[in-house]
Amino acid sequence: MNLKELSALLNLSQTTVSRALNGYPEVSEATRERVGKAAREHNYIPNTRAQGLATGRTHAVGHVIPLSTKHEVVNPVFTDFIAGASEIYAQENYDMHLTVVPDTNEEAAYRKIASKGSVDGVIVHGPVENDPRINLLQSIGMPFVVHGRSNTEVDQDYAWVDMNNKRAFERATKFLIDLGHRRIGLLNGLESMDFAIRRRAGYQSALDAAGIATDPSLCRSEEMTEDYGYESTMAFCARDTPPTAILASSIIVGIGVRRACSELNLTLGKDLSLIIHDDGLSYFRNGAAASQYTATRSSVRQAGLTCAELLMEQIANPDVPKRHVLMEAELIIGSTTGPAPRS
Amino acid sequence: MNLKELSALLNLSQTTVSRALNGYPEVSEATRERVGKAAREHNYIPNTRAQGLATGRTHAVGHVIPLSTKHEVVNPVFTDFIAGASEIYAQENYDMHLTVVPDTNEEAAYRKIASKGSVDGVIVHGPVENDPRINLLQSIGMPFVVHGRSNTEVDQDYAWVDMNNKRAFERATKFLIDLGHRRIGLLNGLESMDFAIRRRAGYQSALDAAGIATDPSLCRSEEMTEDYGYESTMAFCARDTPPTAILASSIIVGIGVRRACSELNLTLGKDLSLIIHDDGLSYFRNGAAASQYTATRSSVRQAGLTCAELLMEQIANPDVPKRHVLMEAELIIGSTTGPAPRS
DNA sequence: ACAGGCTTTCAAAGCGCTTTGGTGGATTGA
DNA sequence: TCAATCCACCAAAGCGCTTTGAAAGCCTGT
Repeated sequence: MNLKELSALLNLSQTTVSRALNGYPEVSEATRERVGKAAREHNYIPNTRAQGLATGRTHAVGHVIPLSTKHEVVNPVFTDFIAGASEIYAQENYDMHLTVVPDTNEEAAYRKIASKGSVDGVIVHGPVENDPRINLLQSIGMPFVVHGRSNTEVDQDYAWVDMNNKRAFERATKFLIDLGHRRIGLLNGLESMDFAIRRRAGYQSALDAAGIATDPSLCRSEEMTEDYGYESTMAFCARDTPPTAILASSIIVGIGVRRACSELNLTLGKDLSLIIHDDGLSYFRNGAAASQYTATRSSVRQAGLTCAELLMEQIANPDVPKRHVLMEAELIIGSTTGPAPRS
Repeated sequence: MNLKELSALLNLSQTTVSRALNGYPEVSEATRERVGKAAREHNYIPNTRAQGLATGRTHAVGHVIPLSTKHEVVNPVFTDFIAGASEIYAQENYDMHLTVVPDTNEEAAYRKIASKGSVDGVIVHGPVENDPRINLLQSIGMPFVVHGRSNTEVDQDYAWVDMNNKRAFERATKFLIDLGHRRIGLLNGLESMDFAIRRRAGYQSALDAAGIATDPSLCRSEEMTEDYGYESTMAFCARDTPPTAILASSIIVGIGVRRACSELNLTLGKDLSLIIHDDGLSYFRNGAAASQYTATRSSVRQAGLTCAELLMEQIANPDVPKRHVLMEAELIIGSTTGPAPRS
């Protein structure tokens, strides 16, 4: 069922039917209702492509999700992020286009998306230091929102939604220091990523403030897998002077730490303290009642929702000033932290 | 840059340029090259929407991923599935449209997608018993591939890619029985799902073959979260006669089981045996060397890839007979299983 | 009764592409 | 030499929609 057929059926012109359905004023209430009823009855839904061609608006947004080529890994936070964003898209009747791209040629992917003209805007995932995509999109003139930030020159004005990574890790580190810990391991994400850089800065700054020298051999930076948590903990604990506490950049890394501990017969919160960053992944609810991990928590799902909102806003009105949303993480006290054991 | 501009630039008609780019024979090699070069230089990429309108082919496929309304949860296996499928889509130059839909009105979502006409085919995720979507899509005439199966009447001929869930769980259960276990807990996924039904059937059949009566209180069925594994294990172990082995439907559930064990000071593989099903999630590589979990393994990423292949095939040639791919899971022996402790 | 102003409707152009149905000119065969 | 054939190209229609510009019908007020 298309417009032509529907209007023939109603003995009206395509113009009138189209306007009736799109809420234009120059249509009498009587015919508007008649049209609406017929459309519903015949299950008429306008063809998106044609609509897009005619209006120049696609009613779709793109997400390019990077595939870590080194480990052939897709970060599981995307599911929750996307679930959040989808809520908004569903509301606004937008489609979501997904492209999974090896992180080696993301730029080409964005360029392609832009020239294909199949989306009205994009969400930029996983920004790195001085991320070239920001300049690219800006020069192309495609609306975008960054999930995270990039330390590109200050004059770059772009919309972003980020968690206060620095503050979160600063607080977590300080919390451990206050408990008496001096040797604190950091299992960070890949430090090419902006978020990881900020987290490290937070960690650093808390140590500096307490006058503790940082031991570079206690800081690791890797793709945030379970195995990474496990292997690192095993390596740490094999040292003469193992750390008494660990800061893990994701719950998944934390799970690896836990596995190592149980293998080494170390009790978390007693022999070794652990703070994780908790993205609020739906399959890993870090229980509120028996709050298992001490954690800095910030919902990635909420971030997805907010990103989508900002993007919709920008598409609707490109001249509106770019908004920035900085979410603060809560510090949740669980059972994996405790006073530093006496050495 | 669009066709019109490009052809004006080359002093050729749109027809010729279009044909040159699409590899039609009625164009001289010389002009074909000239056109190709110009297209590359000016970064010309045909507008997908216009192309779609003209051809009736959208060069896009849809994935509808169900959001469990009960727990507001999106299954993390989707990231890996989608990473696999994307490989094919990238190859074939297809777009992927994602819709996240509350599992309560999935049918409406499919109907809408179909009438919007924005995709050439869809992948059906998470089939349930007698899944209505299969009939729906068949009657609409939209090409589709099911990830999993549904026990709809036999005459329904549709393409699917599934893991041999029954066989996998039958083997796992038998493996435990052979180790002397008699009380085996089952932490299954939601038994409205087809895969969970088959897994249970496999479990059942192995017990029956060994002449062991099934204890319904040892069988649980829930959304496969970490918490579910934890809570269930705690509950199991609080019984007078706890199970000596557990079968968990995903690695995430298994992680919960492990957490409970470490809390209860039980050693996996000695005090309690555990077999998980391992989808090969990239963030949870179940290490080969120090294979941590005994597991039935089947790569969901590979499944995604195969689904995409079948779908491409079907879109290209709708009359080709529907293909079925049944993947066998490997049984990987890890360190979480051992002989049943003497009671 | 009629100019002027609304309201409601319509025909047709255009979005960027593919495809049908040509056409003009070079090549071939008799 | 002329018709037949083929090659390389083109103009225009059409995909399903929106939107511009115009027109028909209906009130007003004088």
